[in-house]
Amino acid sequence: MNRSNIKNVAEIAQVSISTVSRVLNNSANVSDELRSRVYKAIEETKYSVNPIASTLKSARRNQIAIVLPSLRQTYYTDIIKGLSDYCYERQVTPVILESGGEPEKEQKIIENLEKQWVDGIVLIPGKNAGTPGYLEFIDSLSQLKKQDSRIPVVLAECTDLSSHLDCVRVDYEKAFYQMTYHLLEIGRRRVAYLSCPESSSLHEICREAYRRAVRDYGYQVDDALTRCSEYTILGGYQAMNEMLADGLEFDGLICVNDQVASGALHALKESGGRGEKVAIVGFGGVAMSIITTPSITTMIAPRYKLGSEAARLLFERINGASGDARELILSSHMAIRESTLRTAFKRLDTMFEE
Amino acid sequence: MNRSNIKNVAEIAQVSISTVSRVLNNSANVSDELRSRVYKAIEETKYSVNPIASTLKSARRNQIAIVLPSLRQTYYTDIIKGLSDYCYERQVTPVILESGGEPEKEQKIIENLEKQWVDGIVLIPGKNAGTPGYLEFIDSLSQLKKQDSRIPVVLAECTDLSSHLDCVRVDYEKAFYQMTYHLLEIGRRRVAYLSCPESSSLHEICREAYRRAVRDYGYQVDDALTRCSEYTILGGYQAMNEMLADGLEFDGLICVNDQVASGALHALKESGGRGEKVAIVGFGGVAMSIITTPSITTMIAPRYKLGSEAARLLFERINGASGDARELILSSHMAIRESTLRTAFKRLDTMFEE
DNA sequence: TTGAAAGCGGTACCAC
DNA sequence: GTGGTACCGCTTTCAA
Repeated sequence: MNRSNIKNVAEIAQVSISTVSRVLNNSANVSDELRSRVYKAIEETKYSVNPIASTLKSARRNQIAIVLPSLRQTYYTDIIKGLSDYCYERQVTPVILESGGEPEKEQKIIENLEKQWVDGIVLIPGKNAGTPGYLEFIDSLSQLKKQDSRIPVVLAECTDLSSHLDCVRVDYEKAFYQMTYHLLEIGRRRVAYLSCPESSSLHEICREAYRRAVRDYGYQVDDALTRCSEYTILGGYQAMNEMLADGLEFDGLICVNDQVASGALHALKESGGRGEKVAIVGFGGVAMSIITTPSITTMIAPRYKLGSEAARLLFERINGASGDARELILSSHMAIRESTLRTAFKRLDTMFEE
Repeated sequence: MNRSNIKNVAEIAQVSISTVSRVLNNSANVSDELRSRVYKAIEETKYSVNPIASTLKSARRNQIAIVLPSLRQTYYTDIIKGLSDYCYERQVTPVILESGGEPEKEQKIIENLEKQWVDGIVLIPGKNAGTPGYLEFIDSLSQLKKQDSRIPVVLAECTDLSSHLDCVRVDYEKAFYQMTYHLLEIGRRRVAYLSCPESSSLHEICREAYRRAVRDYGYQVDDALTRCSEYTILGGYQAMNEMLADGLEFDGLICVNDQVASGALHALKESGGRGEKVAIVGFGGVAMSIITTPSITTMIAPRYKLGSEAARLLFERINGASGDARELILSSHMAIRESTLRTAFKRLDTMFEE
């Protein structure tokens, strides 16, 4: 790899390095004569600026990191799309790091990132968000931020209970309230709730909304009907099997996400026809929830926007914005499908409106 | 952001910059005395090397790019996992770029990447891989490589018909032969084939294998039973609806991937019970194919390995390996599920063995 | 074993 | 308008 450099170009164009630099940066003060000579030389040598050298002075890497549990969920990849698009428009490279949802790995990744001098980090925390240890970790991020010696961090899909970092999330309270309410509205009396791991901060938030809806509707909350699960298909499947083994009775089910909902549905179907007796609502709005049988009613989360807004907040910090941590809460909306309607198939292509 | 630099550390440790650099790079020739002073100063100033500055000289970015159609398919994200893991172990940052499968966008991305001075590129081409224009493009990549002025490129999930670039792919010939053969073995006589867009090089390769299997089994190939589709659920759904509208008769179906298979299955079910009459085989082995009803028999592709091998080949090139383009062909294996078995449900957790 | 100093490829300030 | 040059932070000769 023998790249030409600015000196090269300058020699060929018979101008100074400064002039080449000016041309490259579209500075006004260059005569047409020299400008065209420079362009010619650039062409000739197939020159392109060395991005490493040009950012050396500014100490900006023009690179941010996105730390998230897994790339294997379209819920996340949609967030990434929003983030990436925002970045590309601003000539910033987003680098994706998978944490597996493990807090230790997350921490390692972030420590490493500091050594990488990335300009900023968007963190989508994994399953332990919400534990005391985690809060401490988050806190350390924010404290260091205040010391003005570390990298700006924005949280996505998570509440920063210590409120030191900017965060962007869905209005879970409203979503889970509506999900529950919808089931009650269609006549279900015993709504169960498949939640995420207890250690996640979402667990409490969503459960509270669920309970509130049940009570508002005039029913008693039965805590036996809440069960925790991993965020995956398999998690939902296993948790539902446990619920069935425990002999729980319920005719409605809300799930922490669509994967869990699909897994649970599968378990219900296996158990002999109960899949049709339990009305299910998922959360997220990923494509998979459309092709299950029955298709699953879900709350469509503004995934793309979650990503772009997270990026926006981060860029503001990177560009020096100070001030209190902000919390951005976005709404989701319900797509009613077969799992809560006992009607015929809906055409698949009309269901992709999201 | 006020980071300390090597000069800082040197002053505090009362040594020269060179010495600090030696310590940082674990050079042997430093006395314990100075070494510990340096460590102490590093600690004190929370110093970490500026990765931009340190690579300026070598012109290595320690960054490669992965260009792929979309992040929204776990098939691809699994490949990425293999790639990323390989990269991280070697302190190289993989950057992911989504092309949307559009050749123009791919080309733009790659041109841009050259300006970014990434060390290498893994390209998973989109739908037009295989067209003459595309071959020209690929060729330009490889020719320039020869001129020793461009970036090494490795193709994944694609055959380089001009054989100038390294590539890694599944043994599609074998896979699609087996898929077809499996259906014939279980007694199906008219096997249809839902292929990818015609412009992709896979189209021909897989179709040929399909035809060969049909002929080997002693049946006639009916070209009316081949239909092209986008790689998505919706694509499979629409293509199947067309096939049904055209009044085609078939009792078996192989699909270019699991998404297409799920979409097609959905369309068959909508059309009134035919879902149970047509035996379906997908390709890929993504989780979704397990939770459809029926679950879909599929070829499990070595996605992770595809990624890590692509990375391996690329790194070899980056490190100066010369020689002819290599083609690495990996095997896949079949997971037989309900769609080609007319038996009871299989337990979901036993199906995650992949 | 150590330090001085010349780059790496740019940017940006300063003089002309 | 233009060119000279002192950085940016680090690596790597080369002498001492």
